[in-house]
Amino acid sequence: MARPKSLTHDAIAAAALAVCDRDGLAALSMRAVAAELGVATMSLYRYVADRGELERRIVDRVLGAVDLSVPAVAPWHERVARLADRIRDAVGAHPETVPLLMTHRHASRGLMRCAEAMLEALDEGGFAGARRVVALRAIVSYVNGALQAQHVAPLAGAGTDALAALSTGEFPLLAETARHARAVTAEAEFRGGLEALLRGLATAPGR
Amino acid sequence: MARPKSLTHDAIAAAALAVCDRDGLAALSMRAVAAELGVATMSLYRYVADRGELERRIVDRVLGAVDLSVPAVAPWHERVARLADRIRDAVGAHPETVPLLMTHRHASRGLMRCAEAMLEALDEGGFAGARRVVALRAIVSYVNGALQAQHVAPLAGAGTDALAALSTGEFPLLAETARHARAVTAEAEFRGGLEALLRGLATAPGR
DNA sequence: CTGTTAAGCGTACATCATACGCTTACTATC
DNA sequence: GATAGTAAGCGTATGATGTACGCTTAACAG
Repeated sequence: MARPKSLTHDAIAAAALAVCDRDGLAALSMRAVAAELGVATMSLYRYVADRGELERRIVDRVLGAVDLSVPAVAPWHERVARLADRIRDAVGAHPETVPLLMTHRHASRGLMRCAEAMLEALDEGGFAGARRVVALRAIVSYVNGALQAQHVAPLAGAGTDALAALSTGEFPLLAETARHARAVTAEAEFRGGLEALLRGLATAPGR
Repeated sequence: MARPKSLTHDAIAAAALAVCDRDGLAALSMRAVAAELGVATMSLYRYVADRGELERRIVDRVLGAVDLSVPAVAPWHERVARLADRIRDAVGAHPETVPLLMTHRHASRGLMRCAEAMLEALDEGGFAGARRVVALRAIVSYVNGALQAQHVAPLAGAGTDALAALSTGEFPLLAETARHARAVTAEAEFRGGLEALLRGLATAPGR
């Protein structure tokens, strides 16, 4: 016995993501999202409590789009790597949202989906108890850090050039290392670190 | 032949950091920092180009305070772990700045100091060329991700409790894993993941 | 047709970063 | 010591932001 809603949470998240993709994260505002939907600014507040919730819904949409259908038959570390690649793909499709992912990932059902899939692989790999906790957190930490590094300071970016340029100086090793950075693709970087982590997780120390 | 400056970049960064520490990152504003220093808001713009530069100086101050004096005689992986612990200490002293670290770390001389120190250890460990690039980036990614995870979603926090509470449901492994999280201290988590990564980096795959 | 209810939204406000240009304090020169 | 030149300091103004508050309106139940 009331006026029906004209928007959905899904449409709002899609509109917000569209604004980010098109105009950048800095352009994300309640006004911009409302305009994108063709409604007044304050109408959004019938659907989200505040800007924070809007951001959380963006994150959830990006992470919810991760394709988790990896073959369950592969060895566990390969499954985890495959899942991480899928996350990388999903985030790569919306690079502007990376800072939001960093801030809001914890309150996201989308991340929980990914975590559960990771845990299935880890479980199969024999991880249990505290060891599984550490493994999951390490993987999530690495993936998050790597995604952010790739977006905010890509190896093939201006920062690397700047480092390589200060050939002599107070950071000799850093400069020399930067000069080798061009030989490393973003994918090799991501995979290399991840696989190292997984190899290390496989070889427990005190057992 | 002009009026001398009454502030220094250092004093500004210190004041900004003080605001963050005392009132939280959300309270960080040009006005708040100016008030902290006892000057007018616009006076700050004689020293920093914009708010972004202010934030970068905060990051630089936090990272510049990292104690890099670790014994050079220890095995390389232990040196790296020690350095990472020092970074963790420095960031832990200013937890409110974590989101800034994530956004601005790349343009920070403070991070370059840390990176150079890490590279010294890696060099000693025989890392060179592209392999050294991958190793450094992986370590930096992990440390960043782990620090952020620790502050935005600590294992000993409400998020873990919430996960553990949804005992039955769509995320059974996640819930069960959360229930084991209390047995893992923040330090064990950080160390566990880092040492796994370093172990994995030590064992190169295709060689 | 009409009344009830929640959706939609116009207005207002506090706060933010910051552009612009005036005022002021210091110092170098005489 | 007086004075002029210069950059520091800052007052004011502008446009953007998130969002509180309460009015308007559309849709459905009766």
